[in-house]
This record gives sequence, structure tokens and C-alpha cells, in this order.
Amino acid sequence: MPQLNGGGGDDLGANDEMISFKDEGEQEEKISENVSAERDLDDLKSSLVNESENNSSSSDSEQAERRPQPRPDLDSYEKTRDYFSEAFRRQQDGGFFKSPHYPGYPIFMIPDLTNPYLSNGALSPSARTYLQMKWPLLDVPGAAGLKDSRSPTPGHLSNKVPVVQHAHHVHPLTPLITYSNEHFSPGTPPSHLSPEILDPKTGIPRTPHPSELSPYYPLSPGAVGQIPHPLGWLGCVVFVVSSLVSSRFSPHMMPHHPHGMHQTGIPHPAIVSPAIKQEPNTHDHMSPSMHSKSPGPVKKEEDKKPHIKKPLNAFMLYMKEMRAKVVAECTLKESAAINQILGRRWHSLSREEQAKYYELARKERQLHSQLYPGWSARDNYGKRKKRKRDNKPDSTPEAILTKPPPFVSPDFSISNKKQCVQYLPSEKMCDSPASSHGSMLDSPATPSAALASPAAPAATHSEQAQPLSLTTKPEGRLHHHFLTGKPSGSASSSSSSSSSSSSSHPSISIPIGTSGSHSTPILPRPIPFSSLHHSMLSPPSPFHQAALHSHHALFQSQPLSLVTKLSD
DNA sequence: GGCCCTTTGAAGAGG
DNA sequence: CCTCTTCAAAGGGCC
Repeated sequence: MPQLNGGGGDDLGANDEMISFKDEGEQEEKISENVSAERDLDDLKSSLVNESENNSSSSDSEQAERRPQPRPDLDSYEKTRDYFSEAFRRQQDGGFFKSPHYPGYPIFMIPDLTNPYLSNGALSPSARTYLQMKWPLLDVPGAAGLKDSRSPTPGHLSNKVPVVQHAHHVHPLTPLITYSNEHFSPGTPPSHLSPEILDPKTGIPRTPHPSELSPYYPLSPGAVGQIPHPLGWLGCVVFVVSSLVSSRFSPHMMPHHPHGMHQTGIPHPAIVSPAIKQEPNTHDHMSPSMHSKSPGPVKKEEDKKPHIKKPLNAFMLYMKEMRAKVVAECTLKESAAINQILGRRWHSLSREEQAKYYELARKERQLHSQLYPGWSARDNYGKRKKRKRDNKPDSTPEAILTKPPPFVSPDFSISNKKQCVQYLPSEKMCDSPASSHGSMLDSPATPSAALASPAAPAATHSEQAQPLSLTTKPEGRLHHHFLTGKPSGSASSSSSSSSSSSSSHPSISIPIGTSGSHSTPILPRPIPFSSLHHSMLSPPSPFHQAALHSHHALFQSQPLSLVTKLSD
């Protein structure tokens, strides 16, 4: 494989770090996490004006972030196992994985191991790399040691488990298990499983396992069931990964499995459904099964080619990870509302925190490009039935022009079905002392965030300016750009995104009094993300981690000052 | 049943 | 080069 590079370094996970993570994260995480969660709720409730972001988790997450050091030795393997065992034990004790963002990353992501982007599930040559990159922590020794594992709970693995129901069981990391597997249909759960819960949708027995946590969890029940492991689901995961990795997945060597399933029965998340349009030339890179399978005569291309999804961007990754949390914390269930909250949270994230996601996203894209060299975002164009928004539903072209953001005022003929306003109230329901932040005064972005990037606060501010509206994106963008390294000013991409949003809310979205109007580029030419990443993202050493901790603590200690300042 | 809504970010298309 | 559009996830709501 070509490069995969640097990341390459991340091939195998460093167990050391995992351990450290475990140590540090455990108690602290739970506590901080809860606290942070509450805070978030409060924030959300308080008209989405967030301020004290739960950075606590961030600190943890940072530690866990990425550990690139390759450590393919048995020793590490043992450690990994221990880690899993511990985790599992804890989980059974009732402790739920409330972990930081990434600690579980390696573990939960596994399901997606099947080649992330190959439709048939056969691992492409680069799959391994992908895995390694994605789950650097996973030490994937030969499958050997894991085969004995037994999985007690595959049943719940059905992909569509209502998040809400088990929200508290959801591991924050699960979201990182990117790519949903809608296409994936759970099979019948193994009889040996001890189903305690039936999945509402699938009717498949589930157990309150952490694994169930993930609605995103791609492992098919059937597949899992075949994987026995004393450690339970963890074992399963490990097994799967190891098997996947251990076996040499050469597209040519791999026997293909029907329905885009990997031999393990794990579908690739990135691939939605074979029927959809697909990339024109990428087939070469596709696994053999793609070609061979479905003899669909005429429409082979279309039918056969699985839909290769776009790689998730940083925010999407963040959403996946945090959605469950938000849902659990709030009464809100509507994704639109949740997304608004997530959007705010996103902006409130510190640079470091966002950087993690940007980095992840970058790797995703990189990997995706490697796996599907010929793929282009354009391939997916037109997939969606309709073009939504754009000019909306108003149906009347004119309306479009001035289409006010829903929240603006009910008076403005808001044709939107839902309005932001509706969401807000509900958010408040989430509870939390409304007073918490007192009003929408502005809750600046997290102190850390503020500190991290001046722009961030501004964003918050603007948002506050428009209490109801969630539309403001300008500052956030700036912040974002800084991270991504894209020019923020009229930043093309940023503008694009903002424009897109603006398109939806053309008339508005004008940052009110935003200090950082979006035109002001905070950083003309942001630092190359990569460099940034290196400097701040990967905390390889404990020392670094410690530094981060203190860093956060510092910020947290003086949140208000920043806030007021920003508001001005 | 299928699209809408909502978020941010990335990338393609078009001017 | 810049702007606009589309898609990515998610799931309740709406038609």
C-alpha cells in the first residue's frame, strides 16, 4: 500500500497508552463525564447557550486520542486482552463505559473493520491499513488466541437499536464506529446467547451489553455468534479484528461473500447498498465479490456497485460519538434538535478536541481515497432522492429568497415543517436548571475553546445574540478553519458551508454583533493541519497528557472572564 | 414509505 | 477564485 502513511505509524496501537488511558480515565472519566453531561444538558437547555463544555471528557479523550506506536507483540496483545477484560468486567459490574471519546475507539470501531469502504465486505488490500489507522490501539495479533472466545451477546448487534433506549449504555465512542450499516441485516441470534432484551425493531434478542451500545455496531448477530470468547463481546470484537487482520486480505485471495459481507459476516459500513449508483472506475479496487456476485445483467454496475459513502467529516464523527450522549442526557429525540445542540457543542470544543476529530476525518478521507481511488463525491450525487433544502420546501421559488430561518419568527411564513424554535423549548426541557447560565447571555465557548481560538467565542456570542437561532455559523467556522488549516476569511470551504447553511437560511444568519464576523479570518493561513495535529493531537507521552490535563484545568478555572470579554 | 429537518465539513460543479 | 450545491449521520416528524 502506498502510504497510509504517517498514520502509518499508527499501525498498531500502543497498549501502553491504552493502559494509561484506562488508569486515568476510569474514575475520572465517569465522574467528569457525568458532570460534563449535566453541564451540557444545562447548556442545551439554556437556550443552547453553552458555556462550560464538558471538557473534562476531552481531557480524557485526549489521552486516548491516538497512539500511533506500533506494537504488534504478544505482550501488547496480552495487555489488550487485559484491557478488554477489565472493561468487560467493569461493564458487568454495572459500570458503563463512560469513557472518553477515544479510548474505546479501537474496540468499538472494530465492527467496522470489514473493509470500511468495500462493499462486499471483503477486505481490500488497504483494509488492514485502514484498520490499523482506525484502531491503532488494536493490537491485532494473529487470530489464534482469540478464537476461543465466545460471545455472549451478539444479538443486540443489530444495527438499528434505538439509541435512546439504551443511551446510557452507549459508549461515547460508538459513534466513531462510522458508517452505519443500514444495509446490514441482522441474522438470527445464536441460541447460546442470552437475550434479555429484544430489539424493538429487529426483534432480535439483546442483552444490556455495552456492545449493544452501539446502534452503530455493525457486527451481525450471526457473525458474532460464531465468535466465541470468554470475554464476551469484547472477545468477539477482538476476534473479529484479529481474524480480519490476520488473514491476508487480498482481494484476489479472498473468497467473496454474498451480500457484501465479509467472511466474518460483517458488512462494511461505508457501503450502503449495492443497488445504488456507484463509482465508475473504482471497481478495480473493489473486491472481487463485487464483480462476481450479483449477475445482474444489464444494470450490473448499478446494482452491483455498492454505494460508497462519503467519508465522514470531523463534525460527523463528532456527532456520531456524541449523539448518544446528548440523547441520553436530554429528552430530545429529534435529530434536528440534537444536531443543533451538537453543532453548538462542536463550536465549544477546544481546539485540541476538535483537532482530534479533524485528524480522524483526515485519516478517514485518506483511507477512503486509498481504498477507492476512483471514487468521487460526485458519484454519490443524485443518490438522495431529492434535493432538499435548497430552496426548500416552500415550493414557491420566491419564498425561497427570503426564506427566513425558521426561528426568526413565526410570522415569517415559515414553511419549514419544523422550526428551530420548537427544538429549543424542548431542549430546555432537558432540564437543567434553566438558570444555569442565566440566560443566554452568552455563554462563551468553553474556556478552553476560547483560549484555543479567539474566534470560537465569537461564534458563541453571535449565537447568543440570536437566542433562538442556531443558524449562526460564522465564528465557528473560523475556529474550524483554523483547525483545518483552511482560510477562514471568505474561506471557500467555510463559506461554502456557511453558504450552504445560509442557503437554507438565506436571509438570516447574520452574525449579530459577532466579534468575529466571519469575514475576519483569524488565521490567514492556518497552520497545516498535520503539523497542528502533531503538536497538539497526539499525546504520546504521559507527560504530554498530563500537560493537557493541566491545560484544561487551567481553562476551566477561569471561564467567566473569557466569557464576558467575548460577549463584548 | 419517504422526505424533511438540522448540524458541520468536504468536495464537486459552475460562474 | 469564489459561490453554490450535494452528501455524509441520525431519527422524530410530517405528508
